[in-house]
Amino acid sequence: MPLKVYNTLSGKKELFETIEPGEVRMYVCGPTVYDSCHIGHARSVVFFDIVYRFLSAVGYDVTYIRNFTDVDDKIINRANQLGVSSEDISEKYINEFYRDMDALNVKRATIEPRATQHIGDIINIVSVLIEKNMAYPMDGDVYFRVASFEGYGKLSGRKLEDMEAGARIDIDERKENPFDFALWKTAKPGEPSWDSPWGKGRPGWHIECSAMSWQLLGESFDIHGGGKDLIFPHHENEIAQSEAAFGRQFVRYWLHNGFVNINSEKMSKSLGNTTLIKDILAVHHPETVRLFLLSNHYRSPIDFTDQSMKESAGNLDKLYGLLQRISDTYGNLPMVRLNSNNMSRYGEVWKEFFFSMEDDFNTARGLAVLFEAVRKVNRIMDDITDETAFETKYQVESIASDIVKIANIFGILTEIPYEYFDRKRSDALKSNTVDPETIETMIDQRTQARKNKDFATADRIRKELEDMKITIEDRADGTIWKVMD
RNA sequence: GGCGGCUUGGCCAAGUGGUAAGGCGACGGCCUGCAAAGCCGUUAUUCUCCGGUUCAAAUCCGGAAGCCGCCUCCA
Repeated sequence: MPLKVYNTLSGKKELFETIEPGEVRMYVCGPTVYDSCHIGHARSVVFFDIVYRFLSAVGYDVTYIRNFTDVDDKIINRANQLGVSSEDISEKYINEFYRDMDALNVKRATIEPRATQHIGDIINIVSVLIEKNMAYPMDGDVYFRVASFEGYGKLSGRKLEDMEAGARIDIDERKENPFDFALWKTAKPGEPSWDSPWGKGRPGWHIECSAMSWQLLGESFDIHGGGKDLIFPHHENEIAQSEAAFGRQFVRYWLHNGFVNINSEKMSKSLGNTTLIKDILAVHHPETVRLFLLSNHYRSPIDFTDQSMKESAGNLDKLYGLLQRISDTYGNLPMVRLNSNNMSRYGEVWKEFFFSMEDDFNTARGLAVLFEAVRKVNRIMDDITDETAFETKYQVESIASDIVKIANIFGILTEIPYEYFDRKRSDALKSNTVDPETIETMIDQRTQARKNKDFATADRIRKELEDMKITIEDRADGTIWKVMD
């Protein structure tokens, strides 16, 4: 079971070996809660959700920490603009985060701490760093002394000397080195503040993650994740703080997900193309969003476009279509229990999926395995005869069971197929002026015409329905209809 | 200026030195009264280009071109 992960620290795929056998301690940077979550947040949160699900499913005991940074310049600015307190802002956006991520079927982490709950731990670390002479107080602020940490730059591959040349940084003459960063900031009037040995103040940006991970996972742990943008300076500074304070390796494996582009453009507020999760969910099924996010390798950029979403939506239909077909044929879905440690109960499809996922969480390849399985089941069911009925049921159940296990990792196919299609149809009807009763009546008329072999009338009615953006399918047990995309 | 990444069929996209997954689209077929859905088949002798290593390269090395990201708040 050789799981390999790409480690930003080494720039290579490495064999995954945990500090404690069978246990994974994992910390992922959550949002700074000053604004609504966009599709980029969704990518990071959904990806690490899948890492969490996968590691748990293959038998690890996973402690997963995902934090909220709820004290920060951006939150304070926002609060001042709106004339409310910082807590009002952070509470509002924490609630929004949960609403979005719950909708996306993201599992809650083991612990979801907030920076403001760990002020004491932050002060402790800062004090240790000052004692070790690796940080210095200055007019109520405390700065980390970058030059005192030998490994500074090892994550992002930067050298202090190289950076100084062209870097755009505000020159603060009080700092010993322009790259020294604030561990503690003295409070300005009206800002949230806490008592500290250096006076009233609040934490700097990076220190909260060092404090929370230390407190909840220990001085050294297995996985630290986040978006690529956090590599520098955030994660570089975390390493500096934590390793300087504790004198040992902070994190074994650093995982960073790539960005989401919008129609091939970088998503940014200046371009005005920041795409919020809640806006996407108003149009797309949450599982469509997950399927879309899984369709590329997590470290590559992914392009959010109408076409890519349409494809993912079609693929989701295909998956639910199979589940419905199985359910229509056999009455119920295979009962699946995701109880790991017993690989013998997993079929070939799961094994293929596992090989894909253990290679640096290759979800795109895992998706290919899933679709191959779907096609295989459809093929089997196309070919059912009386003689093969018993045998094929066993085959279908076996493969379908793997499909559902895979879906559990991907966090999709959580609905009853009938309800999925029903809801999809009623959602589509909201933007359509046609009422269902008219459709049903027309379908009845067409069914009657077909019974009478009056195919001209039958085809005319279908044409009329198509003009109303309604498509129909004649099935063994009757005619069903859908709203066209 | 420094650092990093990417370039695979009409489009999206995997690819672990051994002879190109998967999805969408298109075309042909099976099924169907006709459709739809599903299935089958065809769609890359070739992986931006030029060299090199090797029995063997999309995969390794060197170079060129194009695109992109980070270095400033950012998932």
